[in-house]
Amino acid sequence: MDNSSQTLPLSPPCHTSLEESLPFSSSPLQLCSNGPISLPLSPISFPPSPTSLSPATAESLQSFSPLSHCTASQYLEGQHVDYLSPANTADQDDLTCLNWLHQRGNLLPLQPLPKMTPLPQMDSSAHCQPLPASSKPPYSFSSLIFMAIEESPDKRLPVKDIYDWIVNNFPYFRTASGGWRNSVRHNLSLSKSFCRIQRDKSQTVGKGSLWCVCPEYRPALLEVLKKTHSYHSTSSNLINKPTLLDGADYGLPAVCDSMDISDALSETLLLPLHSPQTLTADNPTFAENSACPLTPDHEELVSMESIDYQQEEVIEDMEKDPLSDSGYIELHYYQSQQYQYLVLPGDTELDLETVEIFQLDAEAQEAAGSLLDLAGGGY
DNA sequence: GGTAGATTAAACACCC
DNA sequence: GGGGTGTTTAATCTAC
Repeated sequence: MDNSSQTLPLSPPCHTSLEESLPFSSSPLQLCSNGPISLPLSPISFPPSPTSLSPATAESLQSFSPLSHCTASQYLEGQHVDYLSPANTADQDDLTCLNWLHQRGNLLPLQPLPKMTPLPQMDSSAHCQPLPASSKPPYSFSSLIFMAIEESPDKRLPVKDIYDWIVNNFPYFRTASGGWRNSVRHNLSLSKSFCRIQRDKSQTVGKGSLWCVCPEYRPALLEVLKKTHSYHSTSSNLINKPTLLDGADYGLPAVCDSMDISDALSETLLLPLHSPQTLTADNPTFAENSACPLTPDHEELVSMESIDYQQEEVIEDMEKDPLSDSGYIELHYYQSQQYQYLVLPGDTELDLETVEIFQLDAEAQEAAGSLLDLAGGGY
């Protein structure tokens, strides 16, 4: 049996004093029970594992949502959803379909909800096999450049910073010969996906130009990245970094804003662990200003049912997720009937004690729609 | 086997 | 002049 996923029920009912303050607090899940939905999902924020944070950062992350911690073991002691039946594998080739990540077999079916089965025990020592630093990332240079630029606050980087990002995120390149830098430059010059911006003449620091992602090519780059991840990832080791899918700061609409999610009750998000960005009512559109860090406002949050988590029950996975080195975490959640589910890939280094799940008010939901569209690749 | 894309290497020019 | 950057070309590899 493939045990690469765990599914956690995120809600039902919100057990929080904040419940009444939210627009859909009575039963947010009903939003998706019928017909079109503007955003039937509750964005999830995954603060970094405390082990990967400075104490101050970890403390600050813990502090903003005292009610919303969602841990797993309490649930795992009882029930979980087995999504791993072959029958649950989506048979979709359409890249605009949200199922693109579900084809890997470790993800959830859209619906209906599979039966609950006990989560098998696992050997905690068997997971989290680090990818050797000598392993070359599965991503093309274009994807690496794309990720580097997308993670930058201004969505533009000098080539040197692109080097640095790659080195920092992919240990392989620390020891690789210098030829890859040539390849990076080669890609930047040759690929239409990237465009050069002259530095401000008044800027005395730095050399060369700034590089950014051409907005019209961003969807294609995203798709390549998804495909690469989908192909190589069999389960996720949840680690580090940035959100690629949070919409670019191009002053343009989100590239994937046309996806119809009305019949897709599951989503996949790539979210950062080290610098969580969470939609709030005050800051509903970090896609519009991704350079602005968003501090989740717990006043806007509704806690989910809290469940303990036993790390030993994290499921072993035989293959390391390339995303773990890319700095992305992969989340999947969906809802069916009155329950929401979070699917955590197995082999995770994510400290589930810190998982926080948010439900947003209507405005934030709407804003999150573009994020989810991006995540779903619907364009 | 053909093709396209990606990778790698190299050469060269430009600029600070 | 040295080093970083940007461009171009060519060879090779790989996937489809």
